[in-house]
Amino acid sequence: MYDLFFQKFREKVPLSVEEEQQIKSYLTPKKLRKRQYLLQEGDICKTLAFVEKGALREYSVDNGSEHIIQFAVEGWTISDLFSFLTGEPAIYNIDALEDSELILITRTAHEELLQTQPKYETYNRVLITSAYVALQRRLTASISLSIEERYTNFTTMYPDIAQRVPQHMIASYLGLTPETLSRARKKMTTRK
Amino acid sequence: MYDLFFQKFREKVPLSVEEEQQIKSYLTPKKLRKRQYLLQEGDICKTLAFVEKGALREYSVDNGSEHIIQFAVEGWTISDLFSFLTGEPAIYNIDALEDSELILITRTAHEELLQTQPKYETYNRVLITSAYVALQRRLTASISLSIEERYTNFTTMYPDIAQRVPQHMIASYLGLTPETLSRARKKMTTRK
DNA sequence: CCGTTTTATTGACAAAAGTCAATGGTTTTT
DNA sequence: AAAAACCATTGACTTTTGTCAATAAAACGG
Repeated sequence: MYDLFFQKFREKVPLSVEEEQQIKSYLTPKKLRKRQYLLQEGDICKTLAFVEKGALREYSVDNGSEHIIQFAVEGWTISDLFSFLTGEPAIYNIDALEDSELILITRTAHEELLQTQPKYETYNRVLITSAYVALQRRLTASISLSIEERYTNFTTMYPDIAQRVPQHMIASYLGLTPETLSRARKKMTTRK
Repeated sequence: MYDLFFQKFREKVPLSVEEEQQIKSYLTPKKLRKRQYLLQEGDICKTLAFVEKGALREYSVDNGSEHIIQFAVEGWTISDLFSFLTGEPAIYNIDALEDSELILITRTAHEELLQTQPKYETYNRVLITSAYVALQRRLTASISLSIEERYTNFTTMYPDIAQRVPQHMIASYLGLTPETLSRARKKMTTRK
């Protein structure tokens, strides 16, 4: 159940068996059915969620239309970090796109681990740093690339997600309507 | 010269005088004239730069047009983090919008500090975490808000920057042409 | 100072993207 | 197996944004 979590952890920071056991004692497994919410806008985000299996999305809703800001598949962590850290109400929703298995870390667990387990802090720092870099690249893409480029960028970066997720959600992730993405794809195939 | 740096540091993580001295020994001051580059696309980004005084921008250029991805004024840190961490060539340029005074941390200094000074690691983690949260909010705004909302958002979030920086750079930061921003502003004032 | 450069605005027009509605093909549910 | 829900595509049309060009004001540098 915790295999992937510790595999990913060790890729970033090596761990002894004892350390692994100590950290494991802070983790909670959770299963989520397709379409179930992990978090709803307005609630306080109580946990970080690591995806052992399945796929989730994080999105905001603004007068009726959804804007996906992140996908998470196996090996990824998802949360409304701002809400998690500050205790303010979440501005995002998170729900499952497939039946999923998660590993949850509550805020108190997170804080105790930061205090008591230096390797957890290091892991956390490395994790958030690469998330930041990825997000910065994504923002650059969204500001400077054409729709076609953004789409190809996405499919080559995350071929896995591109296959598992309906196209209109990718459109939403890219900040487009489904129609516009459909037409962009058509243009791409007729020319290529 | 290092006042603001340690003030910001202590806001996040308290420091003893000795710790401050130890960290200080890893820092290098640098002055930059207006329009001077701190980093050019293609070069390796050698440092993190904390802004003690002045203002800088980070931007990418793609066939002729510039896209500003970040501003940094007093108290902010700026860098091409990906290039800094991996040693790959930078995809961004950084230059000074005003005469500026910076505090630089080289990659080796950064790594030694991470190893030897737990509080530096904590500071770093907290810093990058809030940078991540801010970036996520910005991305959400850029995907889900109208131009008017994005602009008001920016000016209320960073009134200081909005005043110091020419309008066409704000347009670039928001992913717009200067003309479009100018017209959006006009619409806002006539209605309000 | 005075000339040059930068900056913001505006107009006319073109291109890009969104909206609405319809269709046909899937998948899901019962 | 049939009905319902979901999904991708397409067409006609509207709205939004970009492009190019001109102008005037402001800032800057010698």
